[in-house]
Amino acid sequence: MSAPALTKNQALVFDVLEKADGPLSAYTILDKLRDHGFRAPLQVYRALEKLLEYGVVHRLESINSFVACAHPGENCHSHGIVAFAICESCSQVMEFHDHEVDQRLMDWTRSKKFKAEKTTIEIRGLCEACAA
Amino acid sequence: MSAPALTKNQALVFDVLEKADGPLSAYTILDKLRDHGFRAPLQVYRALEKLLEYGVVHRLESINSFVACAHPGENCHSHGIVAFAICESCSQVMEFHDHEVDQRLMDWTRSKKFKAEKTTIEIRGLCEACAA
DNA sequence: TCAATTGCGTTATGCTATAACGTGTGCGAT
DNA sequence: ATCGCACACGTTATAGCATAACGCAATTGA
Repeated sequence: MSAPALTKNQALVFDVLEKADGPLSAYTILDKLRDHGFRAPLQVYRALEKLLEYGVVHRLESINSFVACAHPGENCHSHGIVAFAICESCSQVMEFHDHEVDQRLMDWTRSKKFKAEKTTIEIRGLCEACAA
Repeated sequence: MSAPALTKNQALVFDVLEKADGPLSAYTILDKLRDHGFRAPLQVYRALEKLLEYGVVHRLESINSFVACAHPGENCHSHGIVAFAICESCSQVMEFHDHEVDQRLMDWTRSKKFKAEKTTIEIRGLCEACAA
């Protein structure tokens, strides 16, 4: 599932996300790309679908937004579960990985014979700067 | 933050969620309560807001749905982080708590001086029965 | 009694996401 | 070569999720 060359639309969407300093909603991305010919949400969603598949973009379920992966060049899917800390004030996102957490969750799923497909870990709160 | 007596609408919404065998969207709840006089989404959302606050209902961020807490009578907020395993086939939800996971995430947030307000852990996949 | 709070009902609106249709392009198999 | 297939793309329409803003009624406590 590594990333092949991106199509034009995929590259445009990825570029917007990479240059953004925080997560963006699909419609925000759409607005930013109107000058590049984007007219409809599907253009964004279809690109996002692929970018998510390639592991270069993450979806933040709790805020219906998307963010470029913090590991440019690498395939994030190989890092285990991805966790996010999302500042509700400045909307900065920190991405991290904790193998111990992965292990505990995998232990649980194995004990329940639950076949995990996609795991979401999102911590919402205030970053150091905003909490002060 | 323990639960005071529920108002009529809150009780109706909670009842629907408790009797359901899986998570429900706000609009599904609305449909189930039309016979009881519910007409608008806000009636559901306002009740849900309180039920979430009281800790007797959980919101599943990844599927925009709501589910009654698996610990009737107790205050779920005192159990630490709540995690969910959601079967994408039969939509059964398993709720669990893992102190070790809590600890690891808290260690991370403390090390980053991130003030966590609300943490989401949701595992989507197939339950034992559906994976067979 | 007055003010503040809380719940409720209604209308309208905004945000998020996908269905369904059709077009064009590249590419391998026959 | 051309047929068939897969895939990206564009467009319109619609479905699904959530809240803003208004007003009213009941409760409570100073």
